[in-house]
Amino acid sequence: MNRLDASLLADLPPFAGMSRASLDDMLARAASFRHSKGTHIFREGEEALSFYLLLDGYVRVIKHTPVGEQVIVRHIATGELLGIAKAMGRDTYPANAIAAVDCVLLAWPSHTWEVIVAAHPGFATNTYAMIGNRLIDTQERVVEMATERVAQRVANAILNLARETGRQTDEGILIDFPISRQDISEMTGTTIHTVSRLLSGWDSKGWIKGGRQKITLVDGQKLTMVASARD
Amino acid sequence: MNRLDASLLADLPPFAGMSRASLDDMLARAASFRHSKGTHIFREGEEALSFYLLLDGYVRVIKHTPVGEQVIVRHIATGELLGIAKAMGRDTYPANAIAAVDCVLLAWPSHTWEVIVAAHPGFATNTYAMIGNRLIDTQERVVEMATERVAQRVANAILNLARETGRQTDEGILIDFPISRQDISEMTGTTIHTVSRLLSGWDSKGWIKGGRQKITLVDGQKLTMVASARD
DNA sequence: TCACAACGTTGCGCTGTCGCAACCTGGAGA
DNA sequence: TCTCCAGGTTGCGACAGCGCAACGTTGTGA
Repeated sequence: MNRLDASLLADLPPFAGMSRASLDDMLARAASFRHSKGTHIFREGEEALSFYLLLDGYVRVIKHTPVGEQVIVRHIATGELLGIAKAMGRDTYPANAIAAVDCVLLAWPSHTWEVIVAAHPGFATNTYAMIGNRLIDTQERVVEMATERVAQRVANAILNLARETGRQTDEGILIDFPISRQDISEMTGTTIHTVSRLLSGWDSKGWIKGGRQKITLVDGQKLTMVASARD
Repeated sequence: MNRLDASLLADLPPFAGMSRASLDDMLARAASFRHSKGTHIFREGEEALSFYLLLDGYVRVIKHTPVGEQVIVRHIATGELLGIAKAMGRDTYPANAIAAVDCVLLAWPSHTWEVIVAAHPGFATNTYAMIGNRLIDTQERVVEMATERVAQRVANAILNLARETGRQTDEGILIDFPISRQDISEMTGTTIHTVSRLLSGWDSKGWIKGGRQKITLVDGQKLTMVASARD
């Protein structure tokens, strides 16, 4: 029932190196869904019935602490996989996934994971490599949290977002989805207030351009200096 | 040339569910090594020529920051794999591995990874599941670093070490390898001084028993309370 | 168009943690 | 046995960042 063409997938990293026939087969097994902004795609602890490819939009992966705080563990950009619990030998999702904007997803039933992996070894390899990369990213983030101060972490978060999802505008590189001060604080382990103070400061220096749920990176050089400042 | 028997591997998680013949085959492909305390097993950025199984001992995985600080990313206990860069689609090691005590390791050449995975799908599945678990652990650690204070993180670190590697003694659960205050500080993103202050405090309350490169958990209950204290 | 709610800003006092410095202490090697 | 030194302890002053509180601003839905 899909009106989707295999060429849609061909250029995405998870499907790199796969034959047209393979892509067609994978597409035939998938169903597409829409999730409107703010809705849960899956929840932590829930049985992992599907794994997903984000065809369009932006997704936040969030974990909650026992006392109710929340931390943004990662962002998923267009073309990435999410919810691949089966690939990690789990049958529940380890975190929550929330659409940061209206999203379009492809979903495969988790119970087809073994079949798909067997039929498409290239896809399996790509997926495992992606999990490895996420592990390394996350370890890097632990190092960052352990050794850097708040200003550096916030600067890094903005630089990463701009690099991964930035869209060039006439003012600079705009982070291409709604992102609040609170989101930044939940990514960097600080408070809204401190983020606000930092961004105001950088804004008045002309290094960034703030706005309601909007950040434009104007002077990446300067921010990079903040991010790597020894003190 | 190995005097090692397949029964050595049979009970280890990475080899769970594998046939005796498979274990023999894997063992035949491996070489065993010793690393004395404090020596590098591999270094960050180095070409990943081998992947390892830790047969005996204890290994620290460490990352360095550009300014020379170091962070202990994880501990590897007896029976776990390490250096499996190939499983993550990499050909260099992403971190340093250092023997925390004298260690015995099995090593497989990385270029045999594909052959081994093809021949022993159970091993592959176990390995990918382990990487998934490490990813989830590491994400949990990011959440911890983002939301908890130093005392809670240090308490958690000690509880985890005691659980994973503790040996029951008449005083309590002894962490079974040399661990300094500095090590704890590098695990929790704080300073030696703060760790020392905390441990002294808990020692004088009788919750733990400190010593030179030695920590014994006496009252896990109390430490758990510290770890989860809202404030 | 208006009102409300979500988002953002800013001031101020407090404190957890750091950084430095000085000083113990126990074990290994000469 | 003595010496040396890595590891550990403790006091004190400094300050980054938090928590609270009050207020401004922007967009959305009735």
